[in-house]
Order: sequence, then structure tokens, then C-alpha cells
Amino acid sequence: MELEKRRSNCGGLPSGWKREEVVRKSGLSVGKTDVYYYSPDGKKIRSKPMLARHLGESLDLSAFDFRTGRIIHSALRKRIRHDTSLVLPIRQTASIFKQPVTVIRNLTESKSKTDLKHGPQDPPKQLFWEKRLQGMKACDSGDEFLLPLDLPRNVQGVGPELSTENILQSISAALHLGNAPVTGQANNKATLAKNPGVNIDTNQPHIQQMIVSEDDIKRQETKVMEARRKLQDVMKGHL
Amino acid sequence: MELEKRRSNCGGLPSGWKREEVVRKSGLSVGKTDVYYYSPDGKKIRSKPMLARHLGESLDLSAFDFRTGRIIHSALRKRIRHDTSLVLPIRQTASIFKQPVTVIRNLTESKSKTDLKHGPQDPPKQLFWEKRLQGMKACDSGDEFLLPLDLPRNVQGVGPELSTENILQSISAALHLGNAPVTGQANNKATLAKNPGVNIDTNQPHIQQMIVSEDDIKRQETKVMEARRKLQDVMKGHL
DNA sequence: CGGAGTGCCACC
DNA sequence: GGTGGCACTCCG
Repeated sequence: MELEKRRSNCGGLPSGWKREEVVRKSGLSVGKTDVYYYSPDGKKIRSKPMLARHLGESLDLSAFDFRTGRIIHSALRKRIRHDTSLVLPIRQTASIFKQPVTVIRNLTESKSKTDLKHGPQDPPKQLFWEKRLQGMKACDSGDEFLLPLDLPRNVQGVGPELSTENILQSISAALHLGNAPVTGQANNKATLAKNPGVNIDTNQPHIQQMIVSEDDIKRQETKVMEARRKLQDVMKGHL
Repeated sequence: MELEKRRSNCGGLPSGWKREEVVRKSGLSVGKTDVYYYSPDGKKIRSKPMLARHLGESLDLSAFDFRTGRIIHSALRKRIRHDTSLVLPIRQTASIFKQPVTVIRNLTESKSKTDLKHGPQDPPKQLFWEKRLQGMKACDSGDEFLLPLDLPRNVQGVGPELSTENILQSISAALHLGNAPVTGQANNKATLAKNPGVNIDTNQPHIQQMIVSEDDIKRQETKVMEARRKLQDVMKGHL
């Protein structure tokens, strides 16, 4: 099973927003797609300036790509000078879009061509950029370290002594960039160790492919349900 | 009266073509001017490659400056290695533009600044480059010399023993380059002889300023009318 | 969907 | 660094 399915709202639109792609069917610009958004109150948004007007001054849309509906990391890089790699595991809250989204497509899945052509080209990223974060830990405003996360046993990293956190970074980056399903590396550990530059699939995190059973899914669903119930209780207490 | 008015179609566009300059009014590229051409069939031409595509393979545009709409003589020099001066009195038929033109401007006449800045800079030309052609005569393919032209009596050359042909070359070059009205040298013959380098106006041919009377104009018009009638008769005979 | 107006970047 | 050229945006 693909991890894709478990993906959170990475790159999604806020609740109530819809995105629509319309392909031009005739004229000089046949095949060109126009992108429209519908706000929760049903207003049709036709362009980025129009979106900015609708949202008011408070939101910075400079890194928001209207066409794709995603945040452009190369645009972020222009504002904050630092390594590409380090930009990848950016917090989702940096997105203007914090909620799940419904994507309406009226075209069949033949867009691989345009996907390659369009969008700013990021320079190739380092194979093991996660190692740069080795030993660094997130902490809150009181300098208290956040509890480290752990991984299920069947998630096995591949790479030069990657820590659990490195692997998590790698996975979350893959989920965040999230164009393709996250499946892990197709090659086995030994092959990858021999020649990472050739054999590693840079679009996948540094984990081996694994089996996700129906039981795994159910267990996870139970966990989520429980967490939601707890959250509900807390919020009720506040009312 | 300025000779300018009698200027033929030097540097002009072919019949039906229009040239437009549009200054960008906003954005990061404010102030940039875009040049557009409109073909006789109304198509808007936005770039040199686009123009080449429109005209087909037959025409060599390498010396045509899209931005200014003129032939760049420095570009010509790159193809045929010889002195700048000798390129000046080039035949108009070498131009892709053989007809008068309408120029549309949407900016007020404050472009002296850009005129100075833009366009490839030709090196200064020799003051009396015409003397290099001394004694040379044009001839047809059968080696038969073409009849020498003569000048009206009130056209008086200034310079070191310039022949009638030298003066004609000088005038036709000025007409051909044709940015400014052709008025002749403002200074008198004696002053110019004393210090040509300082006193000669290099933008003007080596002739003294002169009076062109209404009679002169009428006489010339009659001549042209007559020539046209003759040409008409000849062409009728061919049908 | 067209097209004027603008962004952008490869190329010199 | 400056520009030519084109792709794109955005609104009619």
C-alpha cells in the first residue's frame, strides 16, 4: 500500500476552497489550461491578483504558485538565502493552505509532459541532505527539546548511518513535495550502498519498500479516531 | 527649406507596414520599450525571429535592427570586411524596406536620451571619406560607365578639392543615414578649411547651406511627374 | 479564448 | 550586466 494515502493536507487548500482546471478546447491556445479557485463563499477567483484582493493584505502570496496551487520552494529560496535541501522539510503552517482540498480535474491523466516542462526547475538536491541536520533537535520557545518521534519497525532506512530523525525528515520531505506516491527505494540496501548516485531514486525517501497490512491501517485509524475524540473533549471543555 | 522633405524612402518600411513603440508603464520592467510591427495583412510582429518567419527564408535580416527599424551598418561590416566609410552609400535595394512608412509613436518627443543610448555605436567616420572614391565610377554589368550625375549650381561643396561625385556621395550618405534633416554645413567655407576636424558637422554632407526656392521645388516636381509618366508608358507597353 | 502587457532568463 | 525573445498572466 502506498504511504500516499496517509498523506496529510500537504499543499492542500483551506477548508471550503476548491480548485478547478479547465482545458481550452479550441482557438490558438487549444490545450492550455486555465486554473480557477472557488472561495468558501462561492466566489470564482481567476488570477493571483484577484486572490490577493480577496484575501486582504495580511497574507503573503509571493511563494504561492497560482497555476499549480502549491508553494514554490525556489521562490522561497529567493527570499531566504540558504541551502535548497534545508528548505524541504518546511512546516506546513508556512503554507497559506492549511486544510484539505478538493481538486477538480476535467482532463484525463495525460499531463506528464507538461509537468516536466512547466514550473521553475530546482537544482538537483544532495542525495543525503538529511545528514546535515544530524544531531539537531527541534525545541519549543522555552528551549525545551520536543520528544523525538519513532518509526514503526517495518520502516527501514537506507543510506549512510541515517538516524531515525534523518529518515523522518526524508519521509516528510517526500510527502511535502508530494507529486508522486511515496513508496520508498525499489533497490535493495546492498545495491544502494554500492552506488548511491546511480541507484537511489531521488524522488523517494531513504527507506526500503515495505508491506503495509490491513491491520496496520486499522490500527492507525483507531489511533487517529482516539486522538480526535480527545481533541473533541478538550474543545468541548472550553465551550 | 530642408532637403529632408525630398528624402526618399531611406530606412523606411515597405508599403503597408507600420512600426509601433510601446513603453511599459508598470511592473519590474517599467520604461522598457517594446517594438511591434504590423504587416500589410494586419499581423502583429513582436520580434525579429517572428519577422523572419513571416517573411520567409529569402530575406537576409542579419543587418536589420528590429528595435530601431533600421539597417545597422556595423552589422554589415561584419559580413564584408571593408572600411565603414565605404558602406555608407549603399544601395537602398539592399534594405528589406523599400517603401515609405508610417511610424506610430505613443510617447511624446522626449526620446533624445534613448536615441543616444540605444543602437550599436558606429566608430567615428573619416571627415573626407568620400575622397577614397576619387576617380572611381559606377558601371553596369557590361563594363559600360554610367553617365555621371550633375548638381544644381546652388549646391556648393566644402572640403579639399571634392569632385562633384564626392559631393554626391556625401549627400546620398547623409540622406541614407537620414536621422536628421540634411541642411549642409553651417560654417562658411573659410572656417571649415581652417580646421575641418573641429568645425565640420559630421552629420551633414560637405555642402554649404543653400536656399531652395519654391521655384526649385516646382521644377523638381515637374521633372518627377514627367519621369513617372515615361515609366508608365513603358510599363503599359509591356502589358 | 484572445491578446496586450509583463516576467523572466538564456544568451551575448 | 544588459537585452532579446518568448512564455505567461490576467482581464475583456
